[in-house]
Amino acid sequence: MPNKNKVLFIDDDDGLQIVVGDYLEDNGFEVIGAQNGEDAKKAVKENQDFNVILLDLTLPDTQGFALLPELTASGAPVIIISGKTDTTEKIVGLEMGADDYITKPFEMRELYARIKAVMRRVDKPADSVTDAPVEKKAQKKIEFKEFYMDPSQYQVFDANGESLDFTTGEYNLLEALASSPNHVLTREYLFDLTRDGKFDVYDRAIDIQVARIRKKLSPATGEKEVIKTVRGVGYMLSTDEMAA
Amino acid sequence: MPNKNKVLFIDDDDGLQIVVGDYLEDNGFEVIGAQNGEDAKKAVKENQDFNVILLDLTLPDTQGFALLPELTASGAPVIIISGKTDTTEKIVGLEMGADDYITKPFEMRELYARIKAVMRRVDKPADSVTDAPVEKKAQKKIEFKEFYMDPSQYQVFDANGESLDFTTGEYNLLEALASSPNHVLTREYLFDLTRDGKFDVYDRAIDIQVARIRKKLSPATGEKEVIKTVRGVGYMLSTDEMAA
DNA sequence: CGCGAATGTTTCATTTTTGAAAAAAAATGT
DNA sequence: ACATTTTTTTTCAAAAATGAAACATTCGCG
Repeated sequence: MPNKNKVLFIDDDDGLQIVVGDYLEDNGFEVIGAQNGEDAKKAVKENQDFNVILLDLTLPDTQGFALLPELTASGAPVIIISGKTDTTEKIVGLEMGADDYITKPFEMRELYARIKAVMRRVDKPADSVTDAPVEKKAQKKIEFKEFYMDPSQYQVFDANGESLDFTTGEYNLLEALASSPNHVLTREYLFDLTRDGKFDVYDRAIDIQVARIRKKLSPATGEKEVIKTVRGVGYMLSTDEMAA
Repeated sequence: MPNKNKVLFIDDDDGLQIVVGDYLEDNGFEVIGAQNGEDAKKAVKENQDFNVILLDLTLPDTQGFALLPELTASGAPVIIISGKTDTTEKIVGLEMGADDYITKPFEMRELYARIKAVMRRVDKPADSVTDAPVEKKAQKKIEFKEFYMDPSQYQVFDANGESLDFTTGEYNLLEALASSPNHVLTREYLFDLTRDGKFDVYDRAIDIQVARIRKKLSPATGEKEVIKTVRGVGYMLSTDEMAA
C-alpha cells in the first residue's frame, strides 16, 4: 500500500475533530479536518483524492446538506454523521447521494468499520464473488419498532421479514406517521401528505385507514398500539423511546 | 400595491416554463425562470426578494432536493412541484423546509391558490388553522420542576420519563401555566388561552381542570402543590425559584 | 366492460373527556 | 368563633371524539 488513505472530516466540534482525528490517524489514515462549509469545499477542490468524506450535519441546520452535492461530486464516498435519530434526515442524506449514515454518539470502532465498508464498496463497484460479504449501499429503509418499510416496494415487513400485505395507501399513511415518530400528526397533515384534494374536518378516511393499518400490525404488536390516538389532535406513531 | 410579487420558477421543461410563466404573469406576478440548478442558485443570490419559489424536482443537473437548503435560506417560501405521487418525496420535501407541495399535472388555479396560501402564511406566521400542509415547527420543550412537557406529543413526563397520561385539554392548560411560571394567571386568561368562546365569571371549568392536573402531578410532587391557588385571582405555576 | 381490490361513506356503538351541580373544605374578615 | 366567600372534591351526565361494521363507490387491470 503506497499511500495512506485520506479522510476528510467535516465537523465544527473541536473535541470531535481531535478525538476522531487521532483515532483515525492511529489507524493508518491521513485525516484532514474542516470546521465549516467553506473549508470543506476548498479541501475537496484542492485535494481530489479523498478516500472517504465524513460530514457532520448536526450544526447549522440544513447547511450541512447543501455541501453534499459538491462532496459527492468529488467521487469520494460520503458518510453522514448526525445527531438526530430522525429517519427523514437519513433518507434525505442517502437520497442526495451519501453512502452511509451514522448517528451520534458512535463508537470509534463502528465509524472505522463503516469507513472500511464504504471504501471497499467503492473499490470494487461491480462486486464479484468475494470472500468478504458484500455490503450493499445503505438502504433508504424506514424502521420503527420491529418493523421495517421498504419504499421501493411500498411494503411493510415484520421482524421475520414477512410481508404484511399493505396496500399502497396504507403504506403511504404509515410512512407518513413513521417519518415523524413520537410526534402527533393531525389528520389534516396526514391527509395532505397521502392524498390530493382538500381536507374536510369531518372526514374519517384517515381514521379508517389507521384502523386498517392497526389491524395488520396487531398480530405482531399484540395489545399495545403502535399508532396511538391523541384525542382532539390526531395520531402518533410511538416507539416508546424516551424523548431526549 | 407598489411592486409585483416576484416568483422564481425552477423547471427545466420549456413548455411548463411558458405556460406557468404566462399564467402567473397574467395574474399579476413577475416571473423569473430558471432551467437548472445553477441558474436557480444564481437567481436567488442576485435577487433576494422573491415572494415565492417554485421548484420542480425533476431537474437535469442537480438533484432537486439539493437546492432546497439554499432556496429556503433566502427566506422565500418554497413550493415543490413533483411528477410523482410519492409520499416519501412529499415528506422529505416538507421536512427539509419546503412550504408546500403540488403534484403534476396540476390546475393553474390550484397553483395560484397555493402560492397565495404560502404567501399569506409568510405574512402572518401566527395563522395556523386555515391552511397548513406544513407540520408545525419543532416547538421547544417546556420544563418545570422535575417535569417536562413535549408539545409534539401533547404529553407531560415525570423525572423518570414516564408519561403522566394527560389529556389534550389538560396538557394545554398546564402548558399555559408553565409558559409563565411564577406568574399568577387569571381564569379568564387561562380560558382564552385554552379554549374558544367567551369566559363567564362563574365558570368553574378551569378549576376542575386544575384539580385534575394536580391529581396527575401529585404522585410525583406529594403534598406541595406545583399549581398554587391565589385566592380571588387565579392560579400560578410555582417553581419555588427566586424571582430574578 | 366487468371483476375484485382498495378506499371512502355512513351510521351506530363505545370510549374519553369535560363541565355542571352539590356539598365539603378552606380562607378571609369581623 | 362565626358568617361569608372562594375553592376543592366528588359524582354524574352530556358532549365530543373515535372505533367498528356494513355498505357504496372508485380504481386498476385483464
